[in-house]
Amino acid sequence: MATIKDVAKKAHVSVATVSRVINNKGYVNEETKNLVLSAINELEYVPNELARSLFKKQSKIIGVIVPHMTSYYFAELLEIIENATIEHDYHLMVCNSKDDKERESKYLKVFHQYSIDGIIIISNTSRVVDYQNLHIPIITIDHWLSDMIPSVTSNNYNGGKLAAQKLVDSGCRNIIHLRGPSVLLTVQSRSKGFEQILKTNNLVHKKYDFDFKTPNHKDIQKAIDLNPDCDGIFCDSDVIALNAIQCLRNNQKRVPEDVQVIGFDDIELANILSPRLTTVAQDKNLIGKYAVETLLKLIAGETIDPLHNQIDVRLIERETTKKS
Amino acid sequence: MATIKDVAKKAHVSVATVSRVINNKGYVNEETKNLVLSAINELEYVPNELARSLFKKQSKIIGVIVPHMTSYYFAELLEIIENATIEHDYHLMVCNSKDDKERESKYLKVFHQYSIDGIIIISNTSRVVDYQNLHIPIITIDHWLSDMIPSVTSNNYNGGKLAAQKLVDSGCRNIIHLRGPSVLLTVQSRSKGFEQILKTNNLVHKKYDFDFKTPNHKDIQKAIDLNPDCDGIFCDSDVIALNAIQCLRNNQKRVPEDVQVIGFDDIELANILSPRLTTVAQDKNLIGKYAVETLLKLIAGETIDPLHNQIDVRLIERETTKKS
DNA sequence: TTGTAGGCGTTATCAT
DNA sequence: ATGATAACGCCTACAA
Repeated sequence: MATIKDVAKKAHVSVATVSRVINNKGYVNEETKNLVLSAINELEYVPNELARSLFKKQSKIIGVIVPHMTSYYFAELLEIIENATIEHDYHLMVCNSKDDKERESKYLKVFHQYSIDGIIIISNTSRVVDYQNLHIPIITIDHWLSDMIPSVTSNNYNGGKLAAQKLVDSGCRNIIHLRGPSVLLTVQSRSKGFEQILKTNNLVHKKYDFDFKTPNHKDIQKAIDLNPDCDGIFCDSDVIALNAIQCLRNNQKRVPEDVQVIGFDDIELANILSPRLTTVAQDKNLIGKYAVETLLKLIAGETIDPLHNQIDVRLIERETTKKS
Repeated sequence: MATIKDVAKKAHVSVATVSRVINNKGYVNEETKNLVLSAINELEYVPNELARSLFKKQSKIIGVIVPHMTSYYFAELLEIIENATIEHDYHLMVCNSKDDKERESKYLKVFHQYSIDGIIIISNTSRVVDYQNLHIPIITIDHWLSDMIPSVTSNNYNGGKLAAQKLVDSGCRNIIHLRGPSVLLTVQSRSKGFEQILKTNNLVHKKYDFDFKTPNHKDIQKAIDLNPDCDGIFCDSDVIALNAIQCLRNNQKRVPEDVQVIGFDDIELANILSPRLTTVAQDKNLIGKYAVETLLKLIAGETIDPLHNQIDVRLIERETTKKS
């Protein structure tokens, strides 16, 4: 718990000099520098970040608000963000909003209190005003807070198109879409892209909404039972797809022979469980890194262009669809 | 960005008085209190936590070190920890060690710099000295750093026993154990409990080590191929179990008719995918809450008893074992 | 009951 | 090239 004063005393210099050497700023003689350095070593001195932050009004902390952590998609995103953050000598304060506005407001206050330097929002609420009042750089993932607040998202529209095209190409004519919550922009985009392709192929389809992470199994079963002639299913998450496959099995339907299934996300298990899932993969790695790096630019006062970035998705064909 | 001074000025009192009302400390007249309160309201004043922390030498931040976030077990634990932390008006700095000692050391330094109040470690490395030099309260989950550092763990020994007993009771005689990394204490305990029961039943068994989270599918297949007569498998994680079931399917073995399978953890998917997994459930909720609350006691200077707490596990019988 | 003033550990501006 | 010193925003003796 040595302070800068202790170091100064030990090295027989002033605190100003010590400050200069630890920050590599201003002129300082090689000799005295070494003196200071060895004093730092002996005392195992580490600068107090709180004092620093207080003075500089920036904390080297980035706040992240996630709606939950127990879905693979968010967990992986969080991991990538943490990694990128550390690489730039920033640190992460993680907040789980549970999609609750109250909680989110509370966190914003906390961010303010700690002079958080920037915020990454992966939440779904939309307290634009609150955010703007904070005057803290923000970037959102998978969400459009306002025209002025930068965002990064998968190209969900294209994801929907890819899935539809694949289904159509491999012979499906009776298609249903097991969507995520359709209040979400991401879900809406996927839907639009999906419909777009079906429409140009003169196909209609039914759609049902579910939770991404813990879809109600019985409701999925119902949706599938209601469409006995269905030969193709597009699911807005791999977990929904995994569930759907179970339901199809219950109905003695074979995948992909009778019904083809496409998921979304490409979670780890999608490539392990049998049949291995055909899915629209989101480039979480790129999204996470981009979010952090863009936020850092924002913090540094740089301007972002484009303000709203779309990351390519790609269709990974595995065992739940036929070759087309 | 109003400061305590601004509030003082607006309320025509001194900063000391303002400080007293925001901290509910010392004598302060009702009237002046109200004056201050309304000034606070008008200015939307929020105390600067950094300044506070600097003075008090405690930051209301808890640091968590996890080996990774993308396994369901850790993700859920993290979520529970975050929740408990917030409830006590603390906040979470999350650090992903990736089981790398260098990274972990770096984080410890960071914790020091931010005057972190306490640390929760869910990591596997064992830099006991480093930790003790920090003089920051610590609790570990699933790990025994030293006799003196409190810990909380599932009763893995009992988990192993429960699994073995179930397998034996439902008729298995040719059992294998697909373990996690056997360097881990948790894995060792499970192994011991498991062996204990098998031994009293005069059964021998083979065991193989895998990664909990991303076990090598081919190696699991090999282990299973090597034991064609196997009729019971205990897996140290649900993901391993899910993999094993795929491998058994590849070999035209029926679960549970030909081979019974028991997992560990009880992840969400275990209850969704078919066949629904029989598994040893860890009480993550209790573990997470206990960790936070115990750490808070430690921070408050209370003593912990017992220093090393074991949380009960329970066997959840579902569809991958027979009725016994 | 309230106000003054010093200090928490840093940084940065001025002198020297 | 180095050293005083005044902030940063808050808290708490101590005085009044």
